[in-house]
Amino acid sequence: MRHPDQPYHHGDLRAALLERAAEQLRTGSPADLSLRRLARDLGVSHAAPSRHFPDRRAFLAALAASGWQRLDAGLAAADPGPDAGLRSRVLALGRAYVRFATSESALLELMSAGKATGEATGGGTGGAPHAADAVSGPARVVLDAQRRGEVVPGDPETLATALWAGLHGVAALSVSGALPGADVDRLLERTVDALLDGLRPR
Amino acid sequence: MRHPDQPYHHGDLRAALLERAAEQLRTGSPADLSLRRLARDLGVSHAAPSRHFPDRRAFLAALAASGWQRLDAGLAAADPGPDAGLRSRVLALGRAYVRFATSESALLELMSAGKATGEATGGGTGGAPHAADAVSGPARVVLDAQRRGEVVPGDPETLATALWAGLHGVAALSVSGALPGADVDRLLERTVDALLDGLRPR
DNA sequence: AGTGAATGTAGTCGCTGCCAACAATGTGTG
DNA sequence: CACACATTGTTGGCAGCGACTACATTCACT
Repeated sequence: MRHPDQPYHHGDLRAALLERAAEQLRTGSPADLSLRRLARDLGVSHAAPSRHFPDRRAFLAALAASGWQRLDAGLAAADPGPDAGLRSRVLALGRAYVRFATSESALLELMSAGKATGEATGGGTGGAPHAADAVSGPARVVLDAQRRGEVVPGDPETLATALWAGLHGVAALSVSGALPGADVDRLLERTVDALLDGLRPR
Repeated sequence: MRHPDQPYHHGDLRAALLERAAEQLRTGSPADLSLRRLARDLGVSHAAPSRHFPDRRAFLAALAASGWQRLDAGLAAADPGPDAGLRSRVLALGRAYVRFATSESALLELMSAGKATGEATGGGTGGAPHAADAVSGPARVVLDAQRRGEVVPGDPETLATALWAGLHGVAALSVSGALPGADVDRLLERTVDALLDGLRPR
């Protein structure tokens, strides 16, 4: 059943499975992912994936974790740094998040669902990366801005989470497709304006 | 194979399936839902559900639609009306949303995922209820507040969506369980404060 | 009374995730 | 260098699932 010119061991099947799955998520929902199909695509037997992931849930969790890592990296790369204006800095984060959400909507769905449905965090040191890491972007921004007096005092973590909530909401809405495209950026701008300056007149 | 004292026709199998499924979503993820299992639980053959839903996706879509209806109703019921202060009105909406999100997290996951993964909206009149309906809550609030000059002028729909994005973000984060419970309400308050008064000092 | 639409049943197919038994390869120790 | 053992992959089998087909029962309307 095996191709003779293929080495018996794949090399890094675990990474290959995650990569291929992330690829397929760009054209399908998480429910359509099949371990057997992935194994077939990679030229490996249907039971091979079980050597790297105890079950399907664990595989999806690992996939979600890699998604959080990529989102975190994307946000960090988009951050123009403390010298940019507060508004443009927050906007940059928001645009990076929206870009991720629209280009990897199924992956984001998986990442969010993982949190919602339990996903035994299993204690111990060095847990998997998750939402908390992504909030580090807004956290940096809030801390810098508070230091300059550009943001009201108060627990920076809570304020950063509030900021994150706003950006997350825009990203989530942008995925729905209900917004006519170019309006997404307008919505992002208005949301950031509301978060920074408030909906009430000044 | 049939129980003789059971009537051949169920009466309203479609509604029963949706109800039972919503029940099971309170203790499991959407992926765990099985049409065959639901049919078994309702004492009906495994193919009966297909008379009411062409396939599993359609069933989940109907389930999500019923979720949007319930969320919309919950928000409308929680609205204290235009005479309450703006802040307390928005807070009431937010608390209702968070309550729904935490008590029906799997259903909300399904509702959000449905939007993300396409869910052929199939045009035509009177489409299924969805996110747009839920935004009607914030829309009313923004309109009333603008009329009183308590909210800056501007396209009310966009402002309402910005407000909704903030509330949605808090609800999404509250589901993750990363927040220590009582902190959820604190986060909601801070987020509403940010949305209304802004993070910048006044 | 009779006919066709709705609704439910039984059986089958291919696919899936999971499990157990076995095979090939890598690694470290005598 | 040989040999034991952990790691990684293979084959085969099982039960559950969604989808399809053919058939049965009941309902609604004429």
